Amino acid sequence: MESIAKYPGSLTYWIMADMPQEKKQALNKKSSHQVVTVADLARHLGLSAWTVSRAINGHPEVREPTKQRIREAMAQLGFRPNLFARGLRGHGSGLVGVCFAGLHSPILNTKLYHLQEFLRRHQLRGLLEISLRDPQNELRVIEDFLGFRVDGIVLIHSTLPAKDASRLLAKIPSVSVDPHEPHTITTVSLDRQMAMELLLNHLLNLGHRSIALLGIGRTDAWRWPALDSLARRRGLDPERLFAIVGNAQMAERGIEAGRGMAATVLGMTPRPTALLCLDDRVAVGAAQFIKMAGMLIPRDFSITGFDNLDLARQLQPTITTIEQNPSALMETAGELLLAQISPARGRRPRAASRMIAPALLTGESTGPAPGPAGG
Amino acid sequence: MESIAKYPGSLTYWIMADMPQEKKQALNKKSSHQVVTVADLARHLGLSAWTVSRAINGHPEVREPTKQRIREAMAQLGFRPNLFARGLRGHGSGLVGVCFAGLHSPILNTKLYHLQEFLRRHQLRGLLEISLRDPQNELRVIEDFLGFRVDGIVLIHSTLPAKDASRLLAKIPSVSVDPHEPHTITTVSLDRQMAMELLLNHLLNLGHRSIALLGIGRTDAWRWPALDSLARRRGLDPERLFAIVGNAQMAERGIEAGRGMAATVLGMTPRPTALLCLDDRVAVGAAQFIKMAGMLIPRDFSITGFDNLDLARQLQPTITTIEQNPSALMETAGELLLAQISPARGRRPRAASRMIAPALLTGESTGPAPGPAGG
DNA sequence: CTGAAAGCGCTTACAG
DNA sequence: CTGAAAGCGCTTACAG
Repeated sequence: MESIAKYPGSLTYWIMADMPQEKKQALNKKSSHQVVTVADLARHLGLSAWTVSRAINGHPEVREPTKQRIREAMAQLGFRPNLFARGLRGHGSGLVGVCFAGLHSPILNTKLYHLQEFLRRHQLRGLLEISLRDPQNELRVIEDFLGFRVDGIVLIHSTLPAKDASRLLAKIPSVSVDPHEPHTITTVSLDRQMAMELLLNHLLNLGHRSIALLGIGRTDAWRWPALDSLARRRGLDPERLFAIVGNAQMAERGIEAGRGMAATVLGMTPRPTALLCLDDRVAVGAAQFIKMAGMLIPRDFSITGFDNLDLARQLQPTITTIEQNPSALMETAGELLLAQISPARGRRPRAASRMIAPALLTGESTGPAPGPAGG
Repeated sequence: MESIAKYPGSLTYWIMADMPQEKKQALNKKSSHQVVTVADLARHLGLSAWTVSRAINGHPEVREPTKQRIREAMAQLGFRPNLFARGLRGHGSGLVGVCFAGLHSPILNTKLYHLQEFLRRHQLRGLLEISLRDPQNELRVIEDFLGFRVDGIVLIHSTLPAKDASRLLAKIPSVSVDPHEPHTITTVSLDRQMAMELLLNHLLNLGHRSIALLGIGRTDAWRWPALDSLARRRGLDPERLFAIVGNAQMAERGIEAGRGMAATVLGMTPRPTALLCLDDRVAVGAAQFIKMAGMLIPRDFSITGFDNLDLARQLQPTITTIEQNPSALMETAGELLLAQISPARGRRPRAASRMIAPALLTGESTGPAPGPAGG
């Protein structure tokens, strides 16, 4: 285990390690007039530490005037109780470790925001760390969280293998939000299958019978199975209905990738009438290329995205897309975490798996299929 | 002060408060076989707590084979030292409080990422909190940080008044990155004046003599003074050179606002030949409107943005913009923080103010002014 | 409300 | 390396 290598102590430690002995003592000793502990403050006010502690924590045994005096002295002296000492007493740290992949994706930002709001409402603080999409990093972050005796852990877009997640998080309240691979700990995720069905049904209902998939291939873990199965259920042959264009790796390039893939689609015969794109950025790029080529959306092509970025709503045409409902997602994650931190009947609930329903947001980019369906 | 109201104790606290006495004790008591402290681990291994502690912290007094044994036992038993107890011993917590406004702005994400990378390289952990652009919230977050005895604090895009920042942060290593109003604590900020000069000089050198300012007005705290002063230095009358269109509040709407303001510009006589936009989103919207109106960029209009979002590089035309150099910004902030945490000569350096030079990124959206300059 | 004491889990000076 | 002890700054049961 790398725990040891990873605990070189804080900077301050190493600095003080090199100091002469007197200096250390000078630093450690507080000047006689400084108020740095609850006891100091009690002495300063002629009260006992008990009273100060109870007052700070809002207990009813201390009368309001006394509380007021203590409050004022705290403000005036700039005294704040040491939260480490409080945490040590076994109250729970009041911290929730939040590990997220990184900040590239705007949707992740929104999720993080809703979670922070939830935690704040429940008197918890988020200790945020970035995993950089690297499972190794994520392990390290979780080790840190455990060292801080956090009350709970939330993983967002975790890339950790399910067994590592289970092993590390079995004993601590934890929720995994939209993990890369299915986790066996409590999980909240967008109902991705439903999302794909919303998009495909929308296009099928508009009469499209030849649909290019931009950045979505047969190896896609959930998009392809969902599309394939829905097509069959509606009595259509996936091989004829779909034309696979590009792949997920190409699609990483975003808008530019969308332009390139749209160019490919324009060269196809028979030409698809709809473009079902990996995400909004690809959709925006595709729409841009098609407009530049002098064609009209949705007259000549219908286009769908995924994620409901600002981008998708603001450019013209606005893109038909999937709204992830990040607020419901993170509220649910918060509730599930809380249920573990403070179990209703004293017993921690079993690992749950919750799906959040997405919504279809229709924009200007989709319309009836032109003429007879191709194929 | 609201410290008192704000310390209701953690959830665990309230839960336990309602429990019968025996239950509390059961929860608090560790089973005889569990290893939860350094002493437990020492006993389990037949070593002393001293040895385990020194081994965990990588001190040289413990021999490698013993360290190895301890490492393995830690991994096997899942033991992790309680970081609260460590923090309490006065080593410094190893934490740096990072308060940022929110996650709306992509540039903020990038800054945060670079800071986290810096902290990680220096064995520090970031305790992240969101202020939601609310000074009141920011105060609360800083109080929290101080309670955790963080080794330092970084404010990003702080909306705190300078005097509050000074009062709260005078005694603790701290850096303010791109604060809204100038701070008197150590500050790192983008050289905004230079940024405006780069943009304006670029347009002037291309022959533009009638420039619409989209979302930038006379009340803009730094953009307007920079533009005004540079115009005068180049012997031009700001009143004739600039046409103010819209305001910062309108520009909040982003791309859509850009479209609206561009529409206004098209109706002006004499018509400006360049659009200097508040940010990239406004620029993208303006470019889109102008293309839709059947005009060409940069033949008929030159357009500049600000921020170098992916957006600006990916849509067509690519937008001439300002690259903020977030990496240099945050590395500098990190270095300045470190210099305070571990002062070279034992004395904390005085508050510094550092400017980071931006760079002009020329895209396809700017070119020579058409015909004789308007005005 | 007071006051003295114990304990949370570490680190560290001290004597060996 | 051991072992016993002190101390970091809180909270809390206890006797008054």
